[in-house]
Amino acid sequence: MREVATNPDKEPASRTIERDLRRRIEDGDLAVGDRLPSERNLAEQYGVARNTAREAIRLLAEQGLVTIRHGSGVTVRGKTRLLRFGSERYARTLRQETGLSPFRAEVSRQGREASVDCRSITRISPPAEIAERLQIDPETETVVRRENWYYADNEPMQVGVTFAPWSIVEGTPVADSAQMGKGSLYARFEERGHAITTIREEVTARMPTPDEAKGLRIPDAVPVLEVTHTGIDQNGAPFEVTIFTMRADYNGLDYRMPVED
Amino acid sequence: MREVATNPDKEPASRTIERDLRRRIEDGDLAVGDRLPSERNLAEQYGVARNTAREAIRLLAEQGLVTIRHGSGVTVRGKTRLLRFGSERYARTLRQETGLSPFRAEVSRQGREASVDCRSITRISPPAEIAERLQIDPETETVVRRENWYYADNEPMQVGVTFAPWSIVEGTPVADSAQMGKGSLYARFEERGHAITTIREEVTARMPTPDEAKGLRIPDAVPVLEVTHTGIDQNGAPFEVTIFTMRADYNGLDYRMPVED
DNA sequence: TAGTGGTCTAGACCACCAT
DNA sequence: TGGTGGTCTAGACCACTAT
Repeated sequence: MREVATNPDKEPASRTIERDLRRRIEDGDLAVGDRLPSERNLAEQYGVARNTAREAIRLLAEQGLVTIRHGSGVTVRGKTRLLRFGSERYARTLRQETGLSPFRAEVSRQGREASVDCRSITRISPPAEIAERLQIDPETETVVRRENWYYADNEPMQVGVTFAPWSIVEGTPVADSAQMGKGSLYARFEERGHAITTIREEVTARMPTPDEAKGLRIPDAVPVLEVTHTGIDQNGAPFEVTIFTMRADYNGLDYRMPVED
Repeated sequence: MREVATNPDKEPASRTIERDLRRRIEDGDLAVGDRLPSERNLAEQYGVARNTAREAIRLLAEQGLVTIRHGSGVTVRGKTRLLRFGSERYARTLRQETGLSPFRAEVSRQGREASVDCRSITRISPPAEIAERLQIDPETETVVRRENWYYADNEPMQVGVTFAPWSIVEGTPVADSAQMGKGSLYARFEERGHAITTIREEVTARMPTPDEAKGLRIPDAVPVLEVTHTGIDQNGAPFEVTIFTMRADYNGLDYRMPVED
């Protein structure tokens, strides 16, 4: 074919197809979980090359509206309820009363099953950004690095990497036991004289790295929230830093705090 | 050409080209701002079709490593310093001492020039999510809707849409003046008996809609932070909700708060 | 106007998934 | 095995940007 067919003047054919499909999704004509027409089918319907139909679907995927699965088609992606995390997740009463870690509490509140997996515990020299937040000398002091993975219904939700000065955690389960829920982590710190009194959370968002996308099984067009959490004790001294990486479509933050004068 | 050329066995040619280019970027061979070879040039170098080289560049853009500009090429994207916003932005002392709104203060701290543009002020029935947070009846009460755009060096950074009950703002500049910085907004509320005492901020992230990407001039592969901010007065009553949409590569949040028992 | 990216064609073969 | 998406070719014309 030579002529531009249905859009002699302006809009690219791929955008027309994209718009048509998006409209069908928004109108509910294509419901969550429904299969879109195949690329070859769309190409025939619109009288375009397969690559053109393919481009339309790529645009939808970029907007997070559909999920592409090699070999089995393209389906409408559903909106999901967010897991919400706030400062109360560090409260001692929550720790004591429910016996559940905050992650488990929030997940089971939604009727889903939580699990936490401690992937590794190592002793390392702290990266510069960690040393800075812990106010320690990266040349002379070492830290423990704990990597936890958090799941809801066996789907990975978050990764949390905790750093704490070796001098604080030495000899405690924080430094050598994989059998310790998040909730009890702060109980261990408290036994060593560091009660969590203030938290600082730095939040930003970005696209996942290819490794993160694979590890967390993140679909296209879903960013991650990156939360750098610092635990500060009753003396105003930082004693623990955790970097959380969360799927942004499944996780949200909900903070409530006083405004200082 | 018929054979798969350089990768008879496994890796797609586009991935090879992508990897080569990413390596050159990471090694500094291609520095920030440098132009990548053109699609046609890459195609010739690697002995592939132009579409294949194009796919490699698309993959880099998806990872946020390069900026594509129609007609003028593909350049290496630089890392940018974040503007950081925390709860102190609502402090009365900041308001009184600097005379600057928190946005202006943070931007000028980085040696850049801030500007704020009030795009519209309207009176509407509140959307359900807003009414819920303001604890008002969406059927009988109306709200003012103020849309502010925030710029640094004339580049759009954030959009903030503020909602407040009409009964509170009626007759004040909040409801009818476009000439009012953000800092003074809370002074106006205070004059009406609502001192901001607690804030709630709900944070999530997502890819921008096509409209947002265009309006905020957001490049590919950059998500937005969406912050739903609720201002709560000395009586614990919410009096104002603002929804901020921020480019995540230029903006971050930095909260410090006490842990409740 | 020359060079860039944006879109498109009409095929082809490969990789994956369900039946 | 048949249908799906993944990748690719060797062209073409259009739209945009700089000179």
